[in-house]
Amino acid sequence: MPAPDHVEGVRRRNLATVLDLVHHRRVSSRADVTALTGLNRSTVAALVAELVALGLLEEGDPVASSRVGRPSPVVHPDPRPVVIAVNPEVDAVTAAVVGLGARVERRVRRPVDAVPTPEDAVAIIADVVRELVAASPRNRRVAAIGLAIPGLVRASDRLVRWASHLGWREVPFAAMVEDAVGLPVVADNDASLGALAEHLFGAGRGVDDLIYLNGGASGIGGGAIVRGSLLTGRGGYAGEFGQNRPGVDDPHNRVTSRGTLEDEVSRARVLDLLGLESADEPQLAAAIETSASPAVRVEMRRQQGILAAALGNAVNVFNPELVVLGGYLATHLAWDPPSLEDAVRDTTVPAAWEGTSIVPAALGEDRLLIGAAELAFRPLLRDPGKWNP
Amino acid sequence: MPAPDHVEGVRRRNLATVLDLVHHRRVSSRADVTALTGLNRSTVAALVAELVALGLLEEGDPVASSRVGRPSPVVHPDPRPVVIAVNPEVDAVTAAVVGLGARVERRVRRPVDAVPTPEDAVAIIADVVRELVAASPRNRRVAAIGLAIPGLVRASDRLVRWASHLGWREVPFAAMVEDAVGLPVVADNDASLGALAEHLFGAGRGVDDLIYLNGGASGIGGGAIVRGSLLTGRGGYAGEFGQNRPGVDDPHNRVTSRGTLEDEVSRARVLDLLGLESADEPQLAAAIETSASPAVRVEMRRQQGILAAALGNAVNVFNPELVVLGGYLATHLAWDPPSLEDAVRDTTVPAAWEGTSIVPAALGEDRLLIGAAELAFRPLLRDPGKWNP
DNA sequence: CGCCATTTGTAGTCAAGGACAACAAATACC
DNA sequence: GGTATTTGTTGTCCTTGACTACAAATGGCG
Repeated sequence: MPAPDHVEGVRRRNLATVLDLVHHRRVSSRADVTALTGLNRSTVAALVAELVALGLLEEGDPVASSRVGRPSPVVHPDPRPVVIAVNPEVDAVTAAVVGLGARVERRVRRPVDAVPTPEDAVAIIADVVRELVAASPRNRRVAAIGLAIPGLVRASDRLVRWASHLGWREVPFAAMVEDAVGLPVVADNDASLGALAEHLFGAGRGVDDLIYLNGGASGIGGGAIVRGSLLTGRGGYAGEFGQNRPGVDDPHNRVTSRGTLEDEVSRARVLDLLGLESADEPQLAAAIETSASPAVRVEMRRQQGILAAALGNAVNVFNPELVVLGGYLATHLAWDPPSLEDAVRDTTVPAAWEGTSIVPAALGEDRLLIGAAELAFRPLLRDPGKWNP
Repeated sequence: MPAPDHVEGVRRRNLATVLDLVHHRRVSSRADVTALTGLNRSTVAALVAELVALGLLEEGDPVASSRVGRPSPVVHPDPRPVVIAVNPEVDAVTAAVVGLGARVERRVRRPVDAVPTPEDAVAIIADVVRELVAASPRNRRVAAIGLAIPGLVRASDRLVRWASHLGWREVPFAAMVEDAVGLPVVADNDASLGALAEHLFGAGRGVDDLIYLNGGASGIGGGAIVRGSLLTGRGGYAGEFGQNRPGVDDPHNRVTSRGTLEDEVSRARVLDLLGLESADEPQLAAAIETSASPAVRVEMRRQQGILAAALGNAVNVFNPELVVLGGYLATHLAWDPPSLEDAVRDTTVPAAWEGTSIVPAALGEDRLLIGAAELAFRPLLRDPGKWNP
């Protein structure tokens, strides 16, 4: 536990800091790096030079900045290091080549007829990876593969413990993909990766304490960012807000026997009331908006109360700066923002709530892929010196 | 936000690491420090020598260890640097001189007739501090004063936002004490400091992910340790588990209108059923144990279900290694441990629950003082080189 | 009792890495 | 065109931990 600290560690951390600035904060000039790190000009020059030599950054000619003084070279990520992010789901496997700076370079979606078995999914992924690599410029170097799994993933060995929607249980899926593809594979829960992505590149940029809840087809998942890093917990299973049982004001408002958040705040029930078979989020939002049915409004109001109670519990415990809602929960927020905020305020300690806002997620459908890419890039970002092109 | 890293920072961190080992883990020989840090022998020798010169550690003659090889000098905290920890409460102000290694050196309790105003409390504290300093050995150097406040404390400026039990609102209490005493003063919520103390010196030693809930006279407070450090949240108000509204299986089991954990799981209600005016925890536990009243058992069972729901929500979200219960909640745990565990298991994701245990707090009544002392020592522990004797 | 293996302390040297100072380069402003 | 300002570049210095060699202190064993 005590971090032994050697002189070389300073270089490693400083390289990581500089790469991080360019990758996450899209800092663009070397002078900005100097100002933001507080390091000496000459040191930054050496660090950037090393990262350029490693093939992780590129320096370009200064761009006219209309400021006094010698212009500083532009710094941006080298396009060559990439990862492949993959999200296996019940209806399709989606994958993308992602570069530094969350640049989604190439994206493919392979629909499947039936819910894939692990073996099916491995085969599809192996194929998709081959295709993506073949279609990418020759100079791309795939560092790793990142999997966003709709289920619980053990942090220690990336074992998929239980992915209810896919019906997978205790599947060493990451290891299977690794064997099939021959590249390092990392994996984590999809919602946790969504939280990470929103924190780094989305609605939560620059916010170091936030909670994220996403309403998807497979229920409600989430994640928390604490002091700028993802809350993992002991086994890596943290963030299961959807399985929580929030208090319900009026017993009649609880309509399921278990009373978990994801059972009560159910997208399917609203779709049902609207008489829709299926819809994507914009369609659903529009349908709710235009519907004249009182039953829909009553149901939305009921769900809102339960969602608010769950969010209130989370706010009391985390005192976050931001609550980010994605998918169906973003639709819920958009339906009546002030009312949801008021309902949350009613269930929180005033001090803990003050200064907290609730916002919709910003990254759309690339969110999970960006999160998975971040995970795959992590070893490189932590220790850029180890990168071998 | 990016941590600029200079060469001198290495020394600072290594000094902190060594001091931390002796302070928190009570490491006793220089050779152990070498082994645990992974640093070089000669480096550790230099670090320890510097800490000795600073008056923070003492080296003693080697003690017979019955092991082959040259014996290594014993290392222990220097008794001179101390802090004064203070816990103002409704019925008394408790304070203690605490040295490194959580050594409670001298402890005083000043009962008060009425709930103290901030001004009352400041006067008492000023007096108690004078007394403690006068009664301490001349060589003691008081680094700071740490306050454990039964209420919400803003992290940025230590303002007491709301201490319901004391009736204080928006009181700059830490600043008032600082003015009166002339020493640096730090402050935080009492339950958060309890969590910190249990993590470092109590039931949660060596556990980096835990949650702590305490049932006290003023309700239920708590805190979470995430990756080895206290979860503070944006403003410092995190950990308000007591204000959460857990789901209740059977509506009849909810007996209050708000339905918050601390209203439902109420010590007062059980005291009432037992026909007791007041009792300390051991007395209460004994009374519950020996009571033949079915009403008591029913009420305990009811409360247990609600406590379990709240703990289940927390376990789903934090996936902690340990749940530590203090005060009245420890009494609840002791009443029927397997039943409480079963009830929590029923409300959690199996993977998140697995490997989690629920244990009673270990530190008794010194807990808050040890936590407050830790807070007061923190600047010294973070940067021992700055210490000026 | 003496020798050896083992462990640890001690002293001196070395290498890594960031700070700093001095100078050069490139821009805006007047 | 001259000046102030900002930044890149180069060389030197300081801090710090690693490493090596040797000394010291212990237990084990013949």
